[in-house]
Amino acid sequence: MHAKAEKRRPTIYDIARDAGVSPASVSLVLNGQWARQRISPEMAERVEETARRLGYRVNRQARGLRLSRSGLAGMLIPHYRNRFFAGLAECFEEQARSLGLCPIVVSTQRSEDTQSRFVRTLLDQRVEFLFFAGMNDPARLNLACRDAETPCINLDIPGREAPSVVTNNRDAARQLTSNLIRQGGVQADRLLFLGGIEGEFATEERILGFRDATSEAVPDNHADRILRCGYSPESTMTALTRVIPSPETTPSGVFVNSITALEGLLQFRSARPDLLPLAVPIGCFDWDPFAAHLPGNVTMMRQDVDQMILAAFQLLTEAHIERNRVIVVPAAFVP
Amino acid sequence: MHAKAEKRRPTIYDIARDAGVSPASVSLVLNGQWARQRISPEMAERVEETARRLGYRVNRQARGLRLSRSGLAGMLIPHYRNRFFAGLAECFEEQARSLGLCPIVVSTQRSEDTQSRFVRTLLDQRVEFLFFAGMNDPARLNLACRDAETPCINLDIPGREAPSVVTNNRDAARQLTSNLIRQGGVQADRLLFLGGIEGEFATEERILGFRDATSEAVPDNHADRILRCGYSPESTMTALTRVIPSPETTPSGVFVNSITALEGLLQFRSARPDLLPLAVPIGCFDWDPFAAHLPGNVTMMRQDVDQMILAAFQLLTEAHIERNRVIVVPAAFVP
DNA sequence: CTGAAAGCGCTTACAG
DNA sequence: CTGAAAGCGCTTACAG
Repeated sequence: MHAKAEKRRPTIYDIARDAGVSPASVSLVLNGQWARQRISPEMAERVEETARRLGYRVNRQARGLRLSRSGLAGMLIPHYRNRFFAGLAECFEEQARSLGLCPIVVSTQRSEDTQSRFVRTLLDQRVEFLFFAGMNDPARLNLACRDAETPCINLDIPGREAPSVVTNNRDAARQLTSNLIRQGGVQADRLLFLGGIEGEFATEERILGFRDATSEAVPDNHADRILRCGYSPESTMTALTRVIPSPETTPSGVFVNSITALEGLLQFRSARPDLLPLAVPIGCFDWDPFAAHLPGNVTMMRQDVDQMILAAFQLLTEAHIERNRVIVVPAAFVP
Repeated sequence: MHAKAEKRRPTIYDIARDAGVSPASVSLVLNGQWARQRISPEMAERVEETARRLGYRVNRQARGLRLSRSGLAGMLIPHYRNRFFAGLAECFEEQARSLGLCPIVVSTQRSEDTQSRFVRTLLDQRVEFLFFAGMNDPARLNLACRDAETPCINLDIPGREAPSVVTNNRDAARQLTSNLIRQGGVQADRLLFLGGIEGEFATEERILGFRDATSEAVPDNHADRILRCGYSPESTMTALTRVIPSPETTPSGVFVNSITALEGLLQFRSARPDLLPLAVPIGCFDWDPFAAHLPGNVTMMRQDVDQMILAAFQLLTEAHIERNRVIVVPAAFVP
């Protein structure tokens, strides 16, 4: 019969009245501050008991307003659909949780608009810090954080305006490429580089590493084919159709810049096994558990998400970080 | 020389002073309420301009406290490492965003402790509603929400204490199994069901569908082998080693209950192609873009994450939902 | 050892 | 058309 739908949740005032003490004391007790030369153990116990009985839960908005501290930690990623970003998200959540913070991960689907809207929203929520993973041009976001006096770190793609944590793209790409060359019979000047975006940090670094390896094997090599055909399977498929029109143009090995590009490559290979036989070795700068079971010869480079997140949290604790500090984390070769 | 590190962010009081109006008017203007028979357009413009100039950003904690409305929408999922949960997370974010809410997705790694801690934290943040996706026993979480008068919906696994959205597991499993049987030469009584957990909703439903199909094909079939060996590749590997010791025990087809179990199956197949040849057809109740490119004969059942999320948001808008209302969304067969 | 009071930044019913 | 005031729920320096 208590038709009152609006039964307010209990506050410290309710506890105070019920336990016969002041709201201030309730606050102290509930925050475990009572031992600090205040409040008798009996009263503390009474307050605790009353809080339990009433089912009290702190209002974090009120606490956050008072302390100007939200207990929220944010990270932006492009999406969750590959193991790299999924791994970053999960490690981030674990670390944030271990610091007593509530993690907020949001995917932006690479939309600039969504990116800046979320950054503003999260800053308005007074998040304690923000990580930007895989954001193509993080400078604007970094500056928004500086305005709000909120620390931020870039992951995977560095920015001038905040410290960054990246993978050793160039070295790892060279290693992956060398392995492609080493696989008997591969001619370094007939290798193909596939995927990524012109001017994008990781793509360009990896192309440097790719060329390090090819020009080491074939000093006067100028015949390498670089296809920055983006990240979607479809565009990869299209690019391959254009660049491998006949068996004479079949590459001796393919460096694939992302797992999505690998998807496109596989589609092409299924459709045209005559142009891209199973024997052609593939080196993928990304990792996926299924790729290991694919037919043919696939090796992978796996980025170390744990170390990257750890390094980012580490950076956060340092008192004065130079804005353009960059930490490089090595990736692992997966045969 | 403005060494003052503590340069407070501007508030509506700063704007009020600067624009020569009252804080109340500033609030009205900034919330677009001014047209509502109040405040002159000139003043509104002046306030807007001042806010821009000062770089004003609302403090959402204060607003949330005042309105007891956080603008936050939460979802719990076990992890991000497969396309199903990744897809749910992304659809959820998109829908929440389109409603002007800030999505908070957290992964719990199937830890009960993490689950309840997060639910409490999010309720303490006064999230507007909560989705529980893939939580094995959501009843406790649902009750916590009811206590806090916060709406919630279960996804993928239903619960008695809140409305739910699930896949047509039984029908879809029957369809997937029938297809396995149809693939020339498969004997229904030598099929194997692999993965999942005893007593878990989706697993048991799918087993029912699996048996629907096998007993239809072989009416007096009692020889089916059901292996609820969990979700990890390792445990799947172990189970297979035990149940397929010799070529005579090779199944005529395998129903795989999750993408992680498929991973384990592939490991086994790589290690022992004599016991599990490529020819044995596989039906996987989960979807992954790479699985389509695996060698052998793999079909998949893809859950419709968009429809599931849409249905869940739809449920939220209904005034009086019965607690145990369940919406069933069909999955799509991927040949 | 404990309480009264101020204040975090916002919104809205109310009075003018 | 506009402002003064109360209040959301909490914390903490201060006075006793």
